[in-house]
Amino acid sequence: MPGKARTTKAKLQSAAFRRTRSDHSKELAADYVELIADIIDERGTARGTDVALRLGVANATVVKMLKRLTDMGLVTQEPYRPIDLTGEGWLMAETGRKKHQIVERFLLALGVGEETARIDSEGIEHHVSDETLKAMGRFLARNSS
Amino acid sequence: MPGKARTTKAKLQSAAFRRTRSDHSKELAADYVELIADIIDERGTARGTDVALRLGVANATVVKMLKRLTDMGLVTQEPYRPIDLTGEGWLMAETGRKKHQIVERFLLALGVGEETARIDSEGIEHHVSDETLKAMGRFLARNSS
DNA sequence: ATGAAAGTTTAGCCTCTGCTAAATTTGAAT
DNA sequence: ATTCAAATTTAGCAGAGGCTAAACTTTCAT
Ligand SMILES: [Mn+2]
Ligand SMILES: [Mn+2]
Ligand SMILES: [Mn+2]
Ligand SMILES: [Mn+2]
Repeated sequence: MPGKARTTKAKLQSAAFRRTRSDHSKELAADYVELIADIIDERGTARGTDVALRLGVANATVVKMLKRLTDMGLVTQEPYRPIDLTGEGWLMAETGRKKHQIVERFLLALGVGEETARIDSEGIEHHVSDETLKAMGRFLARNSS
Repeated sequence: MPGKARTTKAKLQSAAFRRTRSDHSKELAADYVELIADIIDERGTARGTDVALRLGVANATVVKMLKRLTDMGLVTQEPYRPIDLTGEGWLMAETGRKKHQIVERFLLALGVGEETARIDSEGIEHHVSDETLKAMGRFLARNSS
């Protein structure tokens, strides 16, 4: 392969890896706000303990992350009080929920079992571009009972 | 929701998040090994610079990671020399390539454009369970020209 | 054969995301 | 009102995965 083509290939490939790293840097915030929104809708308020239990991490980990989310303008909280989302947080949660739902329902429609669809969609959702999400939506429209 | 059901829900959900975290901890090794195999097949030998250029990271980052991969028994190298894979490394690369190919071809068959399929598959591949991979394979068998 | 370019390594720094153990605050039952 | 359990926070630690700058080795052209 000549030198020019080699460079082009490297550029194309590195773009994909960069996108994946970028997806990962946004992933945790998305999962936290979506989870907090779910807990608030289910139980009225969200406590740190609920979040830790559902994520499968330690309380202290949640405390530290909530601080970061507060700095990002997604979460509000007073010391020793339950957590709430900002307007921006609710927006992000709603976007995340819609995307997550499409990915999970798509896997189900593809013939995957419920547990697997639930588990796989939790990771896949963060790497699905708008274009792919639309393709999944079309598939659902064609193949939904 | 009664207390028992609440605990059950937390267990189910935390299992999904744990799986995603576990997927991420294996992801980088898989990408490195697959990439090194590709470069060796294309160019005869793989140098650190090639890897860094295609991943879009600094040389020093690659050096450090190669040390870890060597400790994991996936890579062999002598100082200032090109990189090679161990038998285990080649096996992992082959498994990864097959999976990656199925995911990328699946996205194409779903109607996604080439560039998007290339980019999205780079992240999605690591979160696809065997069951989902099989479902994608069935879809390809049904919908391939 | 030697000097410059290309590639590799080291050193030192950073952030993110996890953990445990100990301290603190809140809330509820007695 | 007191006490005690649950929840929260703080403090301190660790490893993964990035970076730049400087030092070192190899390769290649003259
Ligand atoms: Mn997720
Ligand atoms: Mn791959
Ligand atoms: Mn990948
Ligand atoms: Mn991922």
